[in-house]
Amino acid sequence: MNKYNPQSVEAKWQRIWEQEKSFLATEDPSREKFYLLVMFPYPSGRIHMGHVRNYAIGDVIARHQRLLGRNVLQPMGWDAFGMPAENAAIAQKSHPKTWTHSNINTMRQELKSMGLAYDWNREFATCDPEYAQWEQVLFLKLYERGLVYRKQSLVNWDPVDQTVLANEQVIDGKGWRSGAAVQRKELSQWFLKITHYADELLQSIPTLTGWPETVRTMQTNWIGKSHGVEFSFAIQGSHDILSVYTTRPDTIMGVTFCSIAPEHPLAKQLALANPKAAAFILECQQTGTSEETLERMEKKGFNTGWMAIHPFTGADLPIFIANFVLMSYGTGAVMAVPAHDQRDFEFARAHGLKIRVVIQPHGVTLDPATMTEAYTGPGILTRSGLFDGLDNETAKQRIAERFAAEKIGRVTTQYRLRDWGISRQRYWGNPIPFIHCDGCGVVPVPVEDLPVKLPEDILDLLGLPGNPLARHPDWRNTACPRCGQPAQRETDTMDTFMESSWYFLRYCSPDCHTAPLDRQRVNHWMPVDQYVGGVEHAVLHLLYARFFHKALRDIGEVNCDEPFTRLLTQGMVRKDTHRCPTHGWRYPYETREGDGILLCSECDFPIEIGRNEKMSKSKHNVVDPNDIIRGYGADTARIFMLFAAPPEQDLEWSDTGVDGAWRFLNRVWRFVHLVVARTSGKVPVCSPAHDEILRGLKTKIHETIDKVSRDMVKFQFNTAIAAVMELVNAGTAYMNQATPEILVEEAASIMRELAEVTVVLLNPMAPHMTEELWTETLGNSTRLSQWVWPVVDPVALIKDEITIVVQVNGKLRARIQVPTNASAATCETLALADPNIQGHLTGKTILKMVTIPGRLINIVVKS
RNA sequence: GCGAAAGUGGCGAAACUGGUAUACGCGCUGGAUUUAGGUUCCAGUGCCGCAAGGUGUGCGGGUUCGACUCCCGCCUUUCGCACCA
Repeated sequence: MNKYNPQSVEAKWQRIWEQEKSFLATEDPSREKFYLLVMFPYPSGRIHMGHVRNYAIGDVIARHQRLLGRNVLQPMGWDAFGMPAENAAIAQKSHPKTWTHSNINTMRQELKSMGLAYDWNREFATCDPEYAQWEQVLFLKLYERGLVYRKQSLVNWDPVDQTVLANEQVIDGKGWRSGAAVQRKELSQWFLKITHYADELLQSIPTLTGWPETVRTMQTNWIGKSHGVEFSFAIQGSHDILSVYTTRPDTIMGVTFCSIAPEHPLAKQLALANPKAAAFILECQQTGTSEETLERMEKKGFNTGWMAIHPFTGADLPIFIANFVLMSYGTGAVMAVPAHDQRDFEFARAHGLKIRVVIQPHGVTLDPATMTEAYTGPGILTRSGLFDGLDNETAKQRIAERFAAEKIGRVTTQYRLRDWGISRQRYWGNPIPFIHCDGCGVVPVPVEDLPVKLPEDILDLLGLPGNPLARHPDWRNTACPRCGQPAQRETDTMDTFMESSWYFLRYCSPDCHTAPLDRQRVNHWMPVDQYVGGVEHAVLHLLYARFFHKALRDIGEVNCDEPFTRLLTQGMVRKDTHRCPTHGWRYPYETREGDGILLCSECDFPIEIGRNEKMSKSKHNVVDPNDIIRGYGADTARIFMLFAAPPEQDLEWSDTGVDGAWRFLNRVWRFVHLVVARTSGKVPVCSPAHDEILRGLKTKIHETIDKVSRDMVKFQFNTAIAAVMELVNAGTAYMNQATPEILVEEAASIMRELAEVTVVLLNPMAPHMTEELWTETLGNSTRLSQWVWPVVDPVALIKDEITIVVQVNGKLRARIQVPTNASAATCETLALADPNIQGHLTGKTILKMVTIPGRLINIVVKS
């Protein structure tokens, strides 16, 4: 028997699949299509274990669907624009394009060594001039549609990356990539009107039934729809009015003051005349997005001296500039109800303002003098004139109606979602195709002039402060397409999330050179049936892509409403960490064994074994996939990752677990070879005893097919593999106890079936080895990758006898064998006759018997 | 603070709709094979106990003939959001 050699077997099959074009996808109306997509990688250098897990999961699903007869499309490409390339270019003094393409070449080879069933003919990188060109075309189409606009706005400025960030890219007041504290800056920026789709993006979330609940909730919260009333206060002695938005119109009679944002026009107006106000506003802006935001910031305010007039009572309400009011939400001004809003409560306490209770909870009397926090729950209206006695939910409607009737307010809806700012002041991105002309203003580049290409000679300008494109000596100089006068190109490039918002569409017709998309082919493959990727994209990429898709639908590029029917978010790969008190994180090879404890190999200090953390170079706990693939083969790496944990869960890396996967594959290899060696030319001799064991094995084969088939559609690859292991163990046990003489003809056929089923069921997970066993060992002339998933034989599942459990007072006391079709009465008789059970019944009275057919009998007794 | 998910052997994890808790793998113990190491094969392995038996799914209650599973109250961990009026 030849030994399993993953290196040669894997290279061989990868070559054959490539030669035979096994995984190229073509549109075929006669077969059901299945579009499987795994989030494409950023070409950062080399693949890491997270990639391996990600692509292994996707590939199992794709290969399983192929075996089920679907016409599967599984493409791969590169999310190639972005800042790391630019930073690497600065460090290495080479062009970002060179760095990117070199990484792509490395990573492509690495992915190919995993044996992934990709249609490599569809590969592209988003920095390819053609992809960039079609993206510019789509961008201009969205512009024509009114979904693109430019405005002067306060932006999130990342001082390290020297660029603007979208709201979604600011995490805890810090840049998502650089981690630097984000500053506020006013700039002219390009925006995509994602808010135009806010309602549809929200409304269709319930239709995404194949998405994880967590992602749906996150998107719902991100869009943040709320219902309320917008109305205006008149201002004492002024023609100005103060417009506010509230979700609590029921507390209108509890308003004792008003607060406005530091950026509010009225605040700015006051700052012109009042230096103290100006100083306060400046103070707010400096601390606005800094780290202090993380702490519970003190409620600071500045009394403007102005008075708003209560619309119903005419009472005077002081207006404050307050540091906690956001200009970007609602109208940038709020009515303050300290009794029923915690922020207003704290502010009122700090500034000695009146607290007026207007909602009375059931059973308790709120006293403003003794309250320690605002009451925000439900209750009955009080001190609210003709609304007294209403419950607050009813009051919300009545008061809203009254606002409308008196024409001082209207019912409105607010979203937390802001428009998507896509301007980036970096070189390595797709240029925004616009031209600034002194005479004509901002003019789109005519489609026939596209693409706007990045200049090649940029190296000396990278790394200088600001936008390299703006510093380029002549790139931005051009003629206005409208008047022909000298004009300037837009130097901003697009956020790289633009590229990932439609790459899945381009995969459907990557060779279309006359338009962004070949609509017929796009509509054939779309929507993506199964999308696989990390949860970290739950709002960013997945929300942008949904929006972009809907916008493209409205300009006629695609038909379907949602791009991704089902979404699988896989967990991270983690590993334990080693830390030295003086040298910090250590790789295992940077430690040594001494007196039973681990020591730092540099300073001999004892190593602290940390808990599992996401694999990262900085924590010195990464494992290079190439080492694993070279040493054990891709099949072992795949089996380990699929077996160690279900896909959604974090996976804990374990070297001994990899050994386990390797041993399992070798066990399969030896088992199949043994079966083949011992099942050729057998003499038919039948023994009844054997007959029964063989029937059991036949049942086991089909139970396994059943179990694995059900697990695969639920993506429970770990239990699917466990079921195959059980089958192989049963087969091995039989082979070990059966001498060659008694391996009768019937046994030969069942063992062969067992071996073949094992190989097919394992194929999606371990494609190379199973393909080799299928043709070379089992002698099939077909390709396993073109074969069919096995079908359960219902007859094989039928058993003559089953084991049922007998409990006494819920405790397991015996197991009895009964005929499958035995009646409840027969089972009970057999149970009572069991000597063990009788022992537990002596001296006791049977109260009742609970019988679950085919499962158990519980005898309830009393002593 | 709010929201969500999760807590099961020494470890990774199983358990269908309330019905044998710990499948499968790792590790460990013993044995066989091997010159040896490794490999492979066999047996064992939740805890207490010689055994019968008892006990056991984060903690405390409850429902039920029967609870990892359902209900109530806590604790812990992870993730997401965090002044959104």
